[in-house]
Amino acid sequence: MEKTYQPQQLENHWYKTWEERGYFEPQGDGDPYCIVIPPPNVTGRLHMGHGFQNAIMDALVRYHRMLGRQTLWQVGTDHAGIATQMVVERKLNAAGTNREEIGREAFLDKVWDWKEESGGIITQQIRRLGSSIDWSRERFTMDDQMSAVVEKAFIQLYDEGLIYRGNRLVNWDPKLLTAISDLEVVAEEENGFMWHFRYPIEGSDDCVVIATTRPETLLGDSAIAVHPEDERYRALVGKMVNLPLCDRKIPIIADEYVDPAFGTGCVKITPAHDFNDYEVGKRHDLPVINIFTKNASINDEAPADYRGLDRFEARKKIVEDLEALGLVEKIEPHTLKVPRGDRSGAVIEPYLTHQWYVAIQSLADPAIKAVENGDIEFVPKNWENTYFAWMRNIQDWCISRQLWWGHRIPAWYDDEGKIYVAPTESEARLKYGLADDLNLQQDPDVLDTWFSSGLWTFSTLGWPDDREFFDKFHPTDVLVTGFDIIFFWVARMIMMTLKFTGEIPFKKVYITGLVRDEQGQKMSKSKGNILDPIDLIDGIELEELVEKRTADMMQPQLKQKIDKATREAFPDGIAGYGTDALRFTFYSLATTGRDIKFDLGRTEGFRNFCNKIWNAARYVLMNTEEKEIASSLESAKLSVADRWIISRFDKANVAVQAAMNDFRFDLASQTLHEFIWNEYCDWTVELSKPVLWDEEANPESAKITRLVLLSILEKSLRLLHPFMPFITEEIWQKVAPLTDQAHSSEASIMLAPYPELNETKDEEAEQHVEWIKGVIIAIRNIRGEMDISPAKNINVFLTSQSEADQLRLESYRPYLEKLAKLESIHWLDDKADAPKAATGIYKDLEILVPLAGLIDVDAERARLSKEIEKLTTGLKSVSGKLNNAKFVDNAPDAVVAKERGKAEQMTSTLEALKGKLEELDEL
RNA sequence: AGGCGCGUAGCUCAGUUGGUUAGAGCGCUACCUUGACAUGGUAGAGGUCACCAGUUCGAAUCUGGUCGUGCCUACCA
Repeated sequence: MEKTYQPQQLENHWYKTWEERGYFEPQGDGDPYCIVIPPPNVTGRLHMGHGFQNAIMDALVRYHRMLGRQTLWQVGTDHAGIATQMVVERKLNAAGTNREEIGREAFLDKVWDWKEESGGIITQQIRRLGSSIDWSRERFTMDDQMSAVVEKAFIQLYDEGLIYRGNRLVNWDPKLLTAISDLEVVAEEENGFMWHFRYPIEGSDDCVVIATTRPETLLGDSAIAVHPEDERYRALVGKMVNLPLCDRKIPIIADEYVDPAFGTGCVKITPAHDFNDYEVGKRHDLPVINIFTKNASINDEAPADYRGLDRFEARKKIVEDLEALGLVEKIEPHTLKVPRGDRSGAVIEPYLTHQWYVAIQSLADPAIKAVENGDIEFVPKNWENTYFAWMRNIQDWCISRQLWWGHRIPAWYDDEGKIYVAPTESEARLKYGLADDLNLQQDPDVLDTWFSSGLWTFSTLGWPDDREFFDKFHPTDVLVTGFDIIFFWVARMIMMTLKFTGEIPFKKVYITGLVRDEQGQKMSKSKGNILDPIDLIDGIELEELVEKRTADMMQPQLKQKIDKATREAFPDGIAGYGTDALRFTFYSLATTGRDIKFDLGRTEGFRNFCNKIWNAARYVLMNTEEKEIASSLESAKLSVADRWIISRFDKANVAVQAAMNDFRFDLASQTLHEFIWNEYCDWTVELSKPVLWDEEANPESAKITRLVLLSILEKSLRLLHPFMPFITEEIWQKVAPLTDQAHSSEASIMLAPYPELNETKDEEAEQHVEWIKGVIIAIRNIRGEMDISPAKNINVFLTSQSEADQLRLESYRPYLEKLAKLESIHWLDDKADAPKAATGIYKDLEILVPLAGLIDVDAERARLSKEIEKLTTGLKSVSGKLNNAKFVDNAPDAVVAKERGKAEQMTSTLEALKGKLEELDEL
């Protein structure tokens, strides 16, 4: 074995081996266990969220596989309609053409080409994470079989009247020229203005003053509204105003919607361009005047002067023109929330169009019940509130998109606009009994990507026709995803799956936090603070990292800032830490909070942990290969150290499995880290050295200690494997054949069973080893504090009233001598014979390190005083409790007894220390 | 405006149903290359658990409030 752990050399090897040998496919005949992956964008790239979620899913999948469950991790990608179409359009633009020019069919060919070209990247990246995914079942939302399910779902919902075509305001992206759902709109605060305009009242010299943030919509105003109770304007209701610039009269109306306290208390109403105004318009039967084209330029409904202007140019001109007419009252700076498309960044317009909708209420009701009655459980549970809040106030779902890339809507129109819904044109004719010569045109639009994602769990498992996997693995066990798509995806999956299969899609939803950068900022390309999980695995040079973060940016002006910040955060680039260390970082950060500040320091720490395991394995192999090893763990021959680590392992195992059942990956990883490093590597390995290095003294002990070292290492590897798949496999392959475990014949650790739980505890061994540790630590403390060179072998005396202590000294002398680096250690029968010494106390035992030239009396005095001070503080708090009658009366007996014990121990230790201090003073 | 989180060591975070002298990792200080590992070892320093009040024999933990901070939802024309 290499002297240090080199992850790069073995990760690819093992992943390839596992995949080639089919180990990721469901094995055996245990109870099925299934996770479906949240489908990543087929042309996308891996980000930290994927890394995090994959780490969690793989731990669950490997754990349950080792528990003997028949385990399937179902994988696939989605077509990411808008995102993918945008990328291909940008490429076309760069080549001097566009999609309109080349036409729909040629464009789709280009998208498929792009999918072929870049589609494998993310799945290759996921492999680097070690995810034990059954790649033989990989799906894509645009596959024939998946598309057939989408079509079936649409047609069924339509036939049941749950999909309808509506003409209403939608969120319109004037850059992408498509409707988007309200979830795809992000409203951020931006600096703008509040314009106050005067509208002249007809038949009067007076004006009403309205306030607006969008002057250009004046062209579409249908009314002025005031609050019915507003005394200031009550007299004006029913009058008309002359709409400036438009040669149009509009009424002043009264409506509760108006907030008299805001602005001037008068609101212009533009039903075609504002969601609230649209509702007001409906109540008052106002005309809906659309003044925009699809790309948000002024259309022909507006006065000639403004036609053809872009909305922002029109805004400018309208303000200028009103200024010229003296109708501008004032202009104030104003921060407002501007709705932008999450993909395009364009300001979204409420826009009146025909779109397809899903009538959602009848789907939502059972989906709410499924969570209410506990069929589906969110982890952590509070996310259920978020889910309920949205579901109980749910709006019909606009599912059509004016894109070309996606599932085309299976609907045809005749020349009169009558709708026929069927999989193909000919089936439509058959279904609706239409004449062959009736002209039919298919709807040009496609479905929202989330419509197909909503069918994900059951469509990927073969529903409805190929039901073998569906019947076995559905409902799936756990969905692992981020809270940002609870509405987008989780809720819709629950609704759609219940509707079509009558089953829930999953029993549990584990909601992860969002991975943020070291400042707590959300990672995003535009902020330039993204980390690529692959770079953390392989490492990356600073220059390359800067280059990567500043390449093809949407906002090139930020380039310098990002450049600088990157150089500050990673002055030496990023070292490669390997997949296992990265994964372990994710587990350790997977706490119940919702923000995960990614800390590279922890990744480095876990890389070191890998190295620690690696070297412990080297130690064990060096001391066991070609050496005599006991054939079984006969308890009679086990040393106290052997028994101790066996007991500690069982305890760690119980804790890890309990944490897994609670989805507490942080606790699982912490337990593993502590057990392997502090108990196995620090103590067990060290305690084995006196035995193995002095083999002649007791060859039988050496043989069994070797077996214990091997067997605990082997079991620890299995315990750790779901979290660190690569290093555990590499080492296990070498270690398992040397043990007597029955499963050592398994070809891979990932197919070996998880260690069996054993709740019993070897109290006696634990007490004895605690004693050994206590004595060693006391001596080390004196060495450290007294500045005694570690190279110096020292003499130590032990003394106490307890015969047990004396017996222990005789039994464990070699441990003490080796681990505390002693020249000699003797029992003092009579305290009076004690030499002048530095003193440590373990329970009733005094540990004496003679002064004899080694120790500075003043230093010892200071050390004792510090100990005394510490103990005095502790004792004060404990005796405070015991002196309080109410505590003694009210607290449970066990608690009181515990405090009493503590107080006694502390008092006697304190007395001993004080005595020692006095002895020093007598010198 | 409503809802949900969070506030514990310089930093990133644990702390189960209230009962330790409040923990881990990283960082820091001192010493050490000893036959698995310097990606290491040993020892050590470092916290009025945001603040205030309450419940209790006992609060980091429960309740109410204050402050700070982050996110989500709905919105102010």
